[in-house]
Amino acid sequence: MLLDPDPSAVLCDAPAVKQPDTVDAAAPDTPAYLSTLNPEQRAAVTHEPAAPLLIIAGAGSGKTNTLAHRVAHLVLGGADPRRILLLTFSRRAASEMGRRVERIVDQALGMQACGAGRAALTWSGTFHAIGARLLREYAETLGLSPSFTICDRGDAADLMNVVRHDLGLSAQASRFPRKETCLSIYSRVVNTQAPLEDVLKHWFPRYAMWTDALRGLFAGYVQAKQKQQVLDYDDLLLYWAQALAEPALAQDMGARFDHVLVDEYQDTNALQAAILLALKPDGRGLTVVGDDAQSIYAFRGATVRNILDFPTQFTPAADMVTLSRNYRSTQPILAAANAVIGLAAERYTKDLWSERGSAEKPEIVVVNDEADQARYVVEQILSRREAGLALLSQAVLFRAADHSAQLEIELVRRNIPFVKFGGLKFLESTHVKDVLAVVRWLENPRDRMAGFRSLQLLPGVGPKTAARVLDAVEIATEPLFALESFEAPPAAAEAWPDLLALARSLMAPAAPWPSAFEQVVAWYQPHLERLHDDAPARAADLQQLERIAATYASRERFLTELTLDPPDASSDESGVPLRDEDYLILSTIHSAKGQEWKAVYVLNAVDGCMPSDLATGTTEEIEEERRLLYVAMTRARDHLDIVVPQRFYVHQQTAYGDRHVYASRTRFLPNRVMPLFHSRSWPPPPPVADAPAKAPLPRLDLAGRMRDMWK
DNA sequence: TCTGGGTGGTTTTTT
DNA sequence: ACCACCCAGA
Repeated sequence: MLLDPDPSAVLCDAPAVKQPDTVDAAAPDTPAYLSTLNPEQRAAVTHEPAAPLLIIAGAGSGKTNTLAHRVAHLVLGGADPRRILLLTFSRRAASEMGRRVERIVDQALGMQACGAGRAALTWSGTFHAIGARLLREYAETLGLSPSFTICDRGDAADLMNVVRHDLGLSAQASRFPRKETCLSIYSRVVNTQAPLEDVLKHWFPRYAMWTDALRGLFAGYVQAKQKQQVLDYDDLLLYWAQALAEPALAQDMGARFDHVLVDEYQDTNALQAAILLALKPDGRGLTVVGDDAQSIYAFRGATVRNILDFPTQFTPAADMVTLSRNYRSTQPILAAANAVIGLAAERYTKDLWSERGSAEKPEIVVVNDEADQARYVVEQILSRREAGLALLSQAVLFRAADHSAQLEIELVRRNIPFVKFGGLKFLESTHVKDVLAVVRWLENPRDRMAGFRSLQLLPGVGPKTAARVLDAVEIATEPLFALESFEAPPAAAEAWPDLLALARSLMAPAAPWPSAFEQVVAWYQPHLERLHDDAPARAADLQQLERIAATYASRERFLTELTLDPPDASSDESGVPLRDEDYLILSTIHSAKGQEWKAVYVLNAVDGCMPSDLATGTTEEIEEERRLLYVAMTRARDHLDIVVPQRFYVHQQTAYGDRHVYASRTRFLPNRVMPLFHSRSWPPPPPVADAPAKAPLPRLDLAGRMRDMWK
């Protein structure tokens, strides 16, 4: 039997599959490494790669495990792991998959007593990461600079802002969309491959009047990026797809990979589907896995059509395998989750089933307000820990990152360590962005945004001076020379030489890494102290970043990979819990994708939070919110608590007082599904006991004492 | 040309 | 509560 050291491996807790399957009888030569799989999983794993394959994998159905086994099966059958392309949704998923494949292969080979090599997947990562890598490799052919930098969402928005400003769109009588909104519109157009008019009409109706202005803005944005040799996230897909539109290139790139496998296919967009089809037009060697019930990224342009239309894109049509047996949750949790998704307007996957019986129904807990919600969750977590459930096997999930604010306060107060996923990343904090901008600018002096930010760190340098410096750099053949011959304004004279020294050091060819990073941090230190009151805390962040930087082989890899794979937990930066410590997980539902815990708490299951007030514009949006609740519920193995606070304090206008609104249970949990839950309110009503009579307290003349203080 | 303060409009989820 | 814009003063 396989010894599985990974507690999260789905099959561990499925006693039924540990027994030899009856179907095995038909195939006595089934290799040992396939014996832990159920018949559907095995069908998916051993499916002949000649025809394309679609695996519809319900929540907790052993999807990752099945995909890993399929890759391992291919490798064991002689496929070259360097010619397998594995596209995942997140970097974390990619490395997890890589680990599992290696383990399965190693174990299988060990059993056959031939300790050959390992199955190191060289091409596994997100669409964006793989795109970046291929674009760099093909840069010459594509007319790109191989040293292009990748800008994250914040930088892209800043660049959009500059163009928006240059075009005079910021000073319009009627309000023009803000930079983030502009970028969202642009991104949606690119990722959905839809005309701007349609995107505006459907998703941003209030900005439809700006169609022409936006078109001009986007044209300027594209030009600005090209001039600076900068690609944004969308470009990584767009350039890749455009390159593949050229048959010779598609042929060349496609021929590098014998097998292409895609995870979380329900969350891919039109552009990603186009890339896939161009790489493998006949579908040979193509496998995609997904679950339409878990599609939660439509806001990013993902479309469930990709997975639905997949089979018919090929002739002959792709084969399909459905995994509907759930190994994760107890039957009552599954029944409730099925009921929730059963109310969806349309869906395609079957109900999940499980053999994990339990008498415990999921709970719906009604509490007074968010403060009580925090207290309830903490009480419950602690009592489960008392009962032997480590903090690490419990998680609190919520719709928006700030929904956990009250809970975080309570956790800190009670000294409970936690790590939060989702929400503001520390890469987005000012000081980290400052330092990274300097590193990026000195790596690619044409990166105007990075330069613009870096230069304005100097006292006495504002937008005008920064622009003049950047203009000089732009027309110069030798950027360093342009900097050295630039005459700094008197106000900046003091800080200028240090910047020059730093530039000289970092622009030198083969500047050593990571010491270059340390130099930047050292240079930044005085500016940090000048600009921020809380400099020590921020300096600690930078030290943490120094440590992270040291783990990358080169400056270029650091910049690329940090942008594509930012440290996502907010403990990564403060470095709080150590690896062997026990801590609680807080996570947005989006960031909880693909994970599971023994106990799950879902916060704010009220209309306005779920669905979010901001996502009730169209029925598609509301349906996506419903799937979000479904995803949250199906993360739970044994215990599921859904909390419904009744009152929300309005902290928007008046700073004082207790203006509040009453919320009602989310529309996704109507009365018809309530029998599947156990509902109660918390705290339980206090026993009505008469308070014992107290001795009267002495009266004090406080007012008199106050007056006496000044006598 | 840079910086700081006042005002009015917007507010999610992420590679 | 936060951000972007505008204007006044240095």
